[in-house]
Amino acid sequence: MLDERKAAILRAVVQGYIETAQPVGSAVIARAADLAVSSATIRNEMAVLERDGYLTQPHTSAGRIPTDKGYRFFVDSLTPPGLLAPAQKVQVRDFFAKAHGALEQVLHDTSQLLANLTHYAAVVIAPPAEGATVRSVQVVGLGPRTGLAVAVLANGAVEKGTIEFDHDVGEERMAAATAHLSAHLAGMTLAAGARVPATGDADTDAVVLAAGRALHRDPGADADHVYLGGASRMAAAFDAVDTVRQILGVLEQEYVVVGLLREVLDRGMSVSIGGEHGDPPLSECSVIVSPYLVEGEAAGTIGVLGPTRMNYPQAMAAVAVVSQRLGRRLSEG
Amino acid sequence: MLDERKAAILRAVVQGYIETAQPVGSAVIARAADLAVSSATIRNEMAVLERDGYLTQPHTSAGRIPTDKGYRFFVDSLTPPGLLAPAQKVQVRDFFAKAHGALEQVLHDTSQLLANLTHYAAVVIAPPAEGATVRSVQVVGLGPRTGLAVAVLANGAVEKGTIEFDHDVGEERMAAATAHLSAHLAGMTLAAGARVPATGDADTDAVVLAAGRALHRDPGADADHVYLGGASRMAAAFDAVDTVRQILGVLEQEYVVVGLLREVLDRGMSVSIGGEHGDPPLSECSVIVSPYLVEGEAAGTIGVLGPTRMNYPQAMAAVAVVSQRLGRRLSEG
DNA sequence: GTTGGCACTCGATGATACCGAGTGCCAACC
DNA sequence: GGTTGGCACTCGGTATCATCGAGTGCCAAC
Repeated sequence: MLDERKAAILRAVVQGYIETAQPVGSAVIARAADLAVSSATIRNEMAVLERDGYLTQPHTSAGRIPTDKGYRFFVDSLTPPGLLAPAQKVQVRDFFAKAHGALEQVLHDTSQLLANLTHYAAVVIAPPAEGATVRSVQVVGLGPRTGLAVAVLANGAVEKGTIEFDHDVGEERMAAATAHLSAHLAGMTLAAGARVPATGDADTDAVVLAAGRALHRDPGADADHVYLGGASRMAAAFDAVDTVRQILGVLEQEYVVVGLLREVLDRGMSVSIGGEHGDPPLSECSVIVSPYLVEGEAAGTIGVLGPTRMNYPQAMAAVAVVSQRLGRRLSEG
Repeated sequence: MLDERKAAILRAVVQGYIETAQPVGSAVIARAADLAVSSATIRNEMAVLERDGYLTQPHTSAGRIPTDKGYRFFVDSLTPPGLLAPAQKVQVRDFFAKAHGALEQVLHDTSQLLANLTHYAAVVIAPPAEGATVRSVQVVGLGPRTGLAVAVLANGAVEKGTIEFDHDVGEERMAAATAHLSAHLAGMTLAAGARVPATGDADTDAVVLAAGRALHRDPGADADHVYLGGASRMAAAFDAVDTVRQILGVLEQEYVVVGLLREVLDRGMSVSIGGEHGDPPLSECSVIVSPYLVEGEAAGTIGVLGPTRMNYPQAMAAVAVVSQRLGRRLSEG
């Protein structure tokens, strides 16, 4: 464990580096931090912090920058979750006051909001369809052998899936299937679609079955809906153009992002720093995640992805507030 | 007009610059192009091309690079639309053979396909909802005073909009509104939603009216659905990190992209080079657009956005092929 | 344990020279 | 007159070198 003075110095280095993106020297700390000690003492302490793996030097005779371990200590020592600037609080409040529209729209806009608040990339993962009960199901014919199954869930989500038939199906069959599905699925989850009893009419049953399959995704399948906002912010955070390219490439693959957030949460973390998550191209990035609760249950996840030297207190506050308000907004229907 | 030799030299410079991203000198052209002339002659011609605004020099004693006007000539002289590599043809064919699923999914995946084919950013704009007839409408209650109107269109699109009521509305009213809307909207466009006759029951009419409003967007409003694929490709095309940031920032604002494509098409162009379109941050980019036809009518637009020194023949071929196959795919329903 | 002092390191900055790709021009040539 | 080899010239890129200064590590003194 670090004694109080080392901790203060470490915090000062992290804070300084977050602000300036420049290595922090002992003199700056002696001046800024209100430890009444000289720069020489700071130097001695910093040498120890480096030996213990909290700090590193880009080269001899430069200041120190935090290692992942240093950031980790910094983040863990932030017990009060940090506060949002008043203007930002207002921004969040206004946003959720006006956040009407379908689930999709709300989640999309939320990702933008979070990106704007933090100036980093933001991710919002929709609540899984399994959790919500069905309010309405419908089978609609499109072409002679194709149809569309549409379900509206209680949380405002609209799930859809195409159906292909091997022979023509008339409107009456679709209507029959719609009625049958409505009767048996309303109030249940989509997973019940596979267990709808037979009607007795083989053609109708085929439609019902196909619709059930089209709407239901396996819980394991990563068909989660993901909303990514502010990816371009990553370009501002790094100055090596191919770092930017790599990160953006990763962000474009939704399943990687989803996997990343899920993995971080599985480890019970809310902040993952640099190499703590596995992805090599993201080793210069940190992730802040939080589940949001809808009616008391963890529904989806929101997160922020930024450079390791991101402004943790501010970003953590933003994530906390937005996840809380989003959960509340989705709970009230 | 340019004489044949100047044209050949100009084409060679464009081609060389596209391949190497380096200024092209007279010696390279004398060697590569099969004009049986010396580099001195090429130099003389290039001086004229520069005076006429087709070429420019980054600095004295460097080779020439094309101006926008030079690219324009190059593109206009490509009368045969260019061919896709066989492997890519197969890729497109396979893609559309497997492209099932709802409209949304198809369009999203198409943008990815186009980005992969060209290695640039790709945009797909969905057919406007006004054009398609309604196959099914439904009003679903979510909370005590909120509901969701969902319409399935003949082209496979699903339009949705939230409804807010100022007092509680029971399930029966929703059902009545659904039945009424279904009866009067099926086979019509969503615009007809505003002209559905009254039922006689005031509460039901309120729901009907609200649903109509929720589903119908004004043709002028830029509520078009946009799918953007491969934005990270832009990071590979430029080496100035803040150019990348600016371009990505623009791409994130959907309405700018939509406006850009629309403007280009309005001018009757299919290729817009550098400064030809108005956006200053995109002055180092070119855009290739093409409408796609569904049942003979222009429905939506697809496009590719790349650096001005993009591979025009290849990208134009990709856009042409994909727009054609996408139109065909959407026509067959 | 702390501190001022000091030698040392090493990246950043700037000046200088050099190289070479490429040009423009010109006189000669067909 | 168009074409060409020759040649002086330009100028960005690269390498070399010296300098500067921020910052360190260490040590002797407090």
